[in-house]
Amino acid sequence: MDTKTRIINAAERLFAEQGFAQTSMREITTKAEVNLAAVNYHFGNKNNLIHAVFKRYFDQLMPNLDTCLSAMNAQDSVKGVFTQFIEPLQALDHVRPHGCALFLLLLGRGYNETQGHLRRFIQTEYGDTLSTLVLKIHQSAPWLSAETLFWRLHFALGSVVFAMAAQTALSEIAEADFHHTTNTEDMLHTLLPFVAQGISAV
Amino acid sequence: MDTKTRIINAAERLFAEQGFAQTSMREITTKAEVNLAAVNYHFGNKNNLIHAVFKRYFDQLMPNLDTCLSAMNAQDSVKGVFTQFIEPLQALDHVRPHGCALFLLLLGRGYNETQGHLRRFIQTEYGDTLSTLVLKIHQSAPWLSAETLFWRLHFALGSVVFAMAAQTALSEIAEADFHHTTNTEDMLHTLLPFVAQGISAV
DNA sequence: GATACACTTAAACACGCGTTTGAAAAGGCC
DNA sequence: GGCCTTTTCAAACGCGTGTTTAAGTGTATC
Repeated sequence: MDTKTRIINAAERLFAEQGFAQTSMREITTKAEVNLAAVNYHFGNKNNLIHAVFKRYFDQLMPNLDTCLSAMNAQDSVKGVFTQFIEPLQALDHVRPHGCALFLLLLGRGYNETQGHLRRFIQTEYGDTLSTLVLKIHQSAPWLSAETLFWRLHFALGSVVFAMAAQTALSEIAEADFHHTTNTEDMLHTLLPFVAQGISAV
Repeated sequence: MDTKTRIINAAERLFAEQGFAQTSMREITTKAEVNLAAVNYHFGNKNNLIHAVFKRYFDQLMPNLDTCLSAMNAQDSVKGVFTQFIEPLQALDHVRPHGCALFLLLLGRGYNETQGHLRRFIQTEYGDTLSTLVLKIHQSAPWLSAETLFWRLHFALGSVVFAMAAQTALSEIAEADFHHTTNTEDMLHTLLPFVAQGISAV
């Protein structure tokens, strides 16, 4: 396999598990079985590597999200709208095994760790798609003010990324308590009613 | 002011703003205007300092939460139960200016960064109070399975800590878009219907 | 075979980190 | 004042970090 790909694959796993700052180049290159200097040769520096990790997912997700959004009708319910987001997300499993879970994990970490870099990157790069997304959701819950919707969408985002970040640990607890394993697909469907109802609240 | 207090005050601010790993002892001691070695003299090491930062809030919050929980009646609604949590949380502002916001921020960071240390610390130290809390919420939404409730509570926790972590940045955006500033108190009340409805979903 | 280019490699660099040290200073007590 | 304990201080230690360097390897192209 290509050296660049080997590095990205190793990096995304470690970033998702430990966070960006807590993952060293030596860890990455050891896991990828490449030389330490390879990251700087191929990506320039660590930040560019982080961007490359995200880019692979966004390039797959955003076009799918666009077609998904334009296929919606105005009378869809909030829950209906969110349900349609699940498929593009799960399609990320085609990028990489457990790609969906990895992406959501990285997203959560990125929001917390990168001091706003990621937020700005997403806004400038994919702002149009996201505006449409917000519009569609607003159409499904027209009784909400723009401000209320703004905050609730971020609450919703918080639910999913936090749950993802804690999933490994929580899954163990949940399994011990309820004797029932929870994978990413299960969790997205567990999340759905919570988010849909939360957003819909009058 | 006492050196130990000065250190904790400086540390909690920096931890909340930047995260634990991203905040160095040199930053802390510079801001606190004490010598670099003071942290190790008074707290032993960095991890103990982190615990000390949390302890100050938990020691205030948990007794209040206990009395708050025992004052509830069985027929309270989900929203009613969560509403009663707001007061003990906001009482943290008496510990420190903006104590409530700081505490929630730190909590969110702790869950993501401390590799489960914090979770275990909270569980072993305040597990009883938290069990009662879960019980009370379950009584207000008895139609939920224990497993569903478990996940939804973590989704709810995610909403609040993520929103807190992003509050500074989001407040700027929200202010620019809606010409309306949002402080912590406002946000808790904005959060309330979202969380209450999300938890209540059938 | 020589040249040019892409890539890999081991070693080193400069720097920031948490922590430790031993001496200096400050404070309480007889 | 003299003594003991507590606290502060500047300096250094050992280590891990991201990055750079310069030599080495492989592989096409002429």
